[in-house]
Amino acid sequence: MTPEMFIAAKAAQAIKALYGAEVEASTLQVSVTRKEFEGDFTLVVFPLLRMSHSTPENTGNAIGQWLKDNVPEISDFNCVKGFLNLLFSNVYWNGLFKEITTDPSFGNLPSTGKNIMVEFSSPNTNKPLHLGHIRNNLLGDSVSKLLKAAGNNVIKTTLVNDRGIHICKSMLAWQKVGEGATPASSGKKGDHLVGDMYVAFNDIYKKEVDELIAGGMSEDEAKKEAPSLKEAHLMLQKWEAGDKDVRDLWATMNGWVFEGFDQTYAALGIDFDKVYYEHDTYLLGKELVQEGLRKGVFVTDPDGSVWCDLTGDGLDRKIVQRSDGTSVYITQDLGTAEKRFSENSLDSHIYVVGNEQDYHFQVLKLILGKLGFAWADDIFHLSYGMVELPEGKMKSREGTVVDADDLIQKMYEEAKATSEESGKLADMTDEEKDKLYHMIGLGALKYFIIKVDPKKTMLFNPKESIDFNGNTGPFIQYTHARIRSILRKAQDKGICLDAAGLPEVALSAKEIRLIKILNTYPSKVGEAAAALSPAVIANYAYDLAKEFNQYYHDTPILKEENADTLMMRLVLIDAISAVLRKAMAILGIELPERM
RNA sequence: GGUUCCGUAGCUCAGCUGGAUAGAGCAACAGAUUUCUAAUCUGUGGGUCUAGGGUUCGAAUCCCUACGGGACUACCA
Repeated sequence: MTPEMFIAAKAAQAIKALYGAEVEASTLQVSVTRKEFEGDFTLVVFPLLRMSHSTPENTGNAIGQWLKDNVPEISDFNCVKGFLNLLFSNVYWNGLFKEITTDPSFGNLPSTGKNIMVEFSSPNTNKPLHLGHIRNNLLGDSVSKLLKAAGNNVIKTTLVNDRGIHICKSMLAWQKVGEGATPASSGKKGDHLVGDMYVAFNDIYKKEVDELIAGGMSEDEAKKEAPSLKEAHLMLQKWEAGDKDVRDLWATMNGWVFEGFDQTYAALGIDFDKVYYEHDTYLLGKELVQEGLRKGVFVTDPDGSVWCDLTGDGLDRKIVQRSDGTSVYITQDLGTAEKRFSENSLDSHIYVVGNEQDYHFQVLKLILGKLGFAWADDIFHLSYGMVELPEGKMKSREGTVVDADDLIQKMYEEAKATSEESGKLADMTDEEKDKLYHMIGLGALKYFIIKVDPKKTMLFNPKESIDFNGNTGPFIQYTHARIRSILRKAQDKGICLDAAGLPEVALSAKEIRLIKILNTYPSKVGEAAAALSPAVIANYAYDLAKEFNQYYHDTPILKEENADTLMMRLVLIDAISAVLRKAMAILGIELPERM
């Protein structure tokens, strides 16, 4: 039971004893006392005035007095305006401290038994990953970990967009201007090589369009008539017909891309439980179109195209099948969702996709509901904001796209430079250093992105490197390294941590604050999971680390002469380091032993 | 036209299931190392929480309107 719940329950008893009124404890408002006031927890008394028929001060004082007299854990109180501040006794804090430090599964929420699928990343195979994808990947990965910590079974998945006209464009350009280059021959990472081919196609295409316009054609017509585009369409038809040469090239070039992606995923520390490929799923959903027609959910237009009328829901008409009988993007999404729910007995399915697709998911959910699937309510679009540069959106045409591999490398270099400057790691092997720089650089990058509320558009300034001071990943990593250093020294002195055997000791105000913050960790996990917001965990970890650093600054730990107090402090900081590790693990950030 | 998200310090962001005097970091300035890691800590300055109305004992938080910014509304994916 949390202290808040404890107080609420006791306060309900007080109200019954004093005013004869029955109050549901869960309706009482109890919060941590603001630090300007004296107290541990605060009961808001305003809502109770209709029972006491008295002033806020009198009501607060009466309840406070009753609690002090009848609840041994509550040692004192004061009432400011309508806020009843309650102080817990040292015995109480010792008890809570022991509960936290002796529970090996502290922070892991009880199992919900629910199966949740999280789809994220879902890359195109014609472009290397950039900063926007990094936000997607980090969010998806950390939300998965968060939901797991909150007691769910999580299946991480991705849908690789590996077919379609855009892939044919890259293939065509490779045939025309690629000169047989392979990742091995060119020394380029596969995804970058194919990305270059996609850019090359657009150059060719643009040149052709310009020439056609110069020859007197209208722009719209020129865009349709450019020979390279026609060739790409022809190639797509061949692909769909299963033409061996086209399929072979497609498989080869996709192989290069996947190899490149795998490297980036590995560098980010991200993996998936199930990978779906669009070439396997793009035909799904056609039966659902027929089913929708039978049920009268969809209608056929004179030209044969199939639509769903959503005007009654305040939206537009949505096409679900083209007049030539082929399916559109949403059709396969309908089919894929149906397949996933029926195959995995899912309780919930979360799509981590940028907010430019808000409309799409609104439509998807509506249509699934209209088709009669009860689980339509169990799909969630975790819609995140764009990552913008100071001058606005990233534009490949203007060369402002921040490449994922470059950025990861840059962060590594920054971490290396900062570490070398400090000169603390002279005795480490090169291998250890390399691992550490990667940990710090990646920690800075991940934290920078995850600490922002997912739904907000966020800004990244490539000219200013991501900070290592203040509210950052390395700050928390550094805090952890400091704690571990003390614990190592304690161990060298032959001290064994013994949380269970710790007798009652006097706790300082700072120590009580730290225990309070530690104690809120499980509820933060629950809160963050409910909101699908790892940012909540990031900010929690920062608060805890900051509080520790203040404590560290003015409280000597190893110099403490009283053996019990020394032990209490070691157990306390050990618990802090453990919670920091758990919290940061949810964000996919590792914490070093030293740095 | 419709749908939807956002607007808090010079900058980047917390706080938003209503509670006390709206918080951090960065940047600026002033300090703290014979001491467990200075990637740290302490202090100073910095605010019409876009605006206006409403609900309430109480609103940055909830509701309405306006303004400003973004995204979507393709027989693209």
